[in-house]
Amino acid sequence: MKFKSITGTRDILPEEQPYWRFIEKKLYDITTLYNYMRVDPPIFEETGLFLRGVGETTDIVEKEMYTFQDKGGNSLTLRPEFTAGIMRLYIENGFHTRPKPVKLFSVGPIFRYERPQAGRFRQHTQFNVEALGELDPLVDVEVMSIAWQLYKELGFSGIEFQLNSTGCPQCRPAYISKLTDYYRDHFDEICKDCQRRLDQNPLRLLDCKVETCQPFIENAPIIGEHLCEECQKHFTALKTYLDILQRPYKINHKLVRGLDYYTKTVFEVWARGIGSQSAMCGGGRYDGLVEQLGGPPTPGIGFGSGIERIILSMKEQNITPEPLPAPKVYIVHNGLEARHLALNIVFDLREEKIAAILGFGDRSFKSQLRDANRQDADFAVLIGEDEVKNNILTVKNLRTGEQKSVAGNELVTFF
RNA sequence: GUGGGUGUAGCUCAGUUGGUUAGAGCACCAGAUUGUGGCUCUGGAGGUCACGGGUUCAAUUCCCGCCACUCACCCCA
Repeated sequence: MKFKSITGTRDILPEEQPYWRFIEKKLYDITTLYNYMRVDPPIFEETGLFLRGVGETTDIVEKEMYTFQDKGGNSLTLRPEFTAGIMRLYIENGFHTRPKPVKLFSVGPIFRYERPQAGRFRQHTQFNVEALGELDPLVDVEVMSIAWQLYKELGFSGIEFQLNSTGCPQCRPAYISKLTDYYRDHFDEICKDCQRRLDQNPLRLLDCKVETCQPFIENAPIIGEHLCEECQKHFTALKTYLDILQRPYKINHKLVRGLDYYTKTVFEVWARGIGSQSAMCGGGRYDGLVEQLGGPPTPGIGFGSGIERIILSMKEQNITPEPLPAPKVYIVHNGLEARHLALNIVFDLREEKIAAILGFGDRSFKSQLRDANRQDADFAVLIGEDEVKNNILTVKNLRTGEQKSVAGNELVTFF
């Protein structure tokens, strides 16, 4: 029987690891700079948490969750996003007693049962940031700036936010009824998907890609013109702060997000090279979510960024991460006594924190040296009969071809 | 869930207008005066031509099914 990786999952091979290390290092550095604390909720939670947190009518809940029953008969779900789990963590651990805002980040796998395609997988990895307990739009800018600085330091140019406000429970219902009234007048002219959206997810009407629907989108009522005073004020302040910091953004009236919990600010960062997907990062404010999950009223804002999409986009823009360090020394040996000596040497070097590889098997000098070259070692230490007899080692610089004799007890200090 | 494309060596791909030993490049292993890599040359190993069925004297090639991969829609990081 031959086993294969599951549809929509992939192996991260050594060749791709430099990207991961590079990105991980950057996001640890940046979250430290901004004073965000790492939390790691479990990968699975009670199914009900996501039903309530993400929204029962969202696509994620309706058709994309990896839900299963454990042996105790509980319905569990592999997390399809981070936020709900973080909210649970916040409530369960009494984080509302900590100084506000509570600033958190997480990194880890996310699972959604979708048809895989370019830039989309059933298991992907997200970098997730949340700031809880503060309504001030200054927090919105700070959270957005984490994404901004990350992408900048990774080497991206031309980063720009797509920005919108989707209102709040005060003003959104009125807007939605305006929008649906407008669309009902054109019901026979819009595409099938839009006819369905009209009932199930009206905001998404604005996101339709079908050619014939575009004119209706252009003429649809704009949410920005229907915000309540508080949302309007928040949005204006946010834009001012973004201007001050010179973070490029584009107001996108059509930007809506698929999860139910968003209020006020929503934003995305778009990238090329990720197939027909556009967002490398998506997030927004969710001021009612903690309360909805049984916690105290707590505003919050956050985003998720897909690491796989970042990597795809880096490749598309020819951004190369710094390479992982190559091994320094390769120990080539021939003969039983040489083998015993080599064994000691390789571990001595490693104890001194010098990266060393030992040739294995009964292979010729030639074969071992070829291996040393292939593994990109800087030096080869050659140990054969002569070296054993005289307790002198031959050290060859594999970059220059230069060769030197070094006394056995001086080897460690040689490097 | 829906639609298009593709499945031949570890990887990237040729190829067979149906014919019995299925090819290349890269990678791998070994050798080119016996203890010296990278370049070059020579040789070697490696494939149930995704899987199942059908047509045929004969199928990797044609037909059907199935699975997988892939791209796109829905939706999303």
